[in-house]
Amino acid sequence: MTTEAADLDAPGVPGAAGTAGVDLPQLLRAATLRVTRPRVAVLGAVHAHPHADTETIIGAVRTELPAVSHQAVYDSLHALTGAGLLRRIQPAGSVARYETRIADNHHHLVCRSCGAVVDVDCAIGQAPCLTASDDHGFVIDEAEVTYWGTCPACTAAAHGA
Amino acid sequence: MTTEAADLDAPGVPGAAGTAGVDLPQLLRAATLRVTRPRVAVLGAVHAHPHADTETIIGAVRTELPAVSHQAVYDSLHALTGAGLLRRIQPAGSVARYETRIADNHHHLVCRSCGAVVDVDCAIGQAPCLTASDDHGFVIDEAEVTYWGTCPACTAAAHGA
DNA sequence: CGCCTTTTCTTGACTCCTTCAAGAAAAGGC
DNA sequence: GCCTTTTCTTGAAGGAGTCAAGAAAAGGCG
Repeated sequence: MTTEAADLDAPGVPGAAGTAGVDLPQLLRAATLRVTRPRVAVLGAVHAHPHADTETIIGAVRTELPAVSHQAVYDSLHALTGAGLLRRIQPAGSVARYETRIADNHHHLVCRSCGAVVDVDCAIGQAPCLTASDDHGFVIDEAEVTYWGTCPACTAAAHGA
Repeated sequence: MTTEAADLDAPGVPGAAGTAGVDLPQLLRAATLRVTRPRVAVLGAVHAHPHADTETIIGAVRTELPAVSHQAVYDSLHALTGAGLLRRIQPAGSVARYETRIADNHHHLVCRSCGAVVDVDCAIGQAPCLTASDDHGFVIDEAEVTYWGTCPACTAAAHGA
């Protein structure tokens, strides 16, 4: 299996397309996670499709590994999320989505009409958004901001109708 | 049906227990919604159980109206939400929850461990939280802030273990 | 007060996302 | 190269929420 192991490491391999310059196996090793083809493909798919839902990720992974089960994708997403390599977001009324921008305190802008998600940098540095007016005794570790609205395409469509 | 209609209007009636002083039928009429017992009961249940999930609401409603179907509760929740009498929230990983505090720009503090939800007034007035650093062309109508952490009870349980 | 139209509720089935479980396969260390 | 641990495959199940058709109730009007 030496050949296959080499494939997993080699940058620029077909399976790593769309993640130019990012050494995915190294990311996995740095997180003390075993390097498997499903995990590399899942990580690459999320890098290539930010904010994608699980179905989209499964589809992207299967362009590289047609035989991967949906369960392997779910397991990989959980493992990667638990290790901090991915972040899971889930706007109300939506299925789970994943992204690779982590640890930079950015927020999300969601279209009520089509569900599109885009990143927004924190409006006011860091501190204000992360401080609640009254913590009710909770130990707060994150402040998540979701902006709701209508995206340009849906706004145009509504005006046209 | 005069007697029953009177029951719906009468304040202090058994069915209105737990909503002291709030004229629920009047709220419904003000929103141009028909006054039905399931709707009054649902509205009362959410008043009595802030942040309750649908299952809890169904249970509360059935203490007054044992025969109400879950579908009637779902329909009522949708109608009341659409009319602006209720607000639906759904923290990631949780089922839908409903509350009666509306139109006052408050936010939520959610326990990662037990899922408890408490209200938090907007930390910094209104404007800053409602303004994204870059709107990407979206028409933004709401900024929702969710603080994540651990509630006092779960913190104590973790330290004790 | 009673009829009629519109809206809402009941019943029952169904979809979708996600998780559970058991055994086969692969990764990584010695 | 072998062994242990972890991960993947296969197949099924769980639960929140939705859909559809007909019965029932609310509200307006005469």
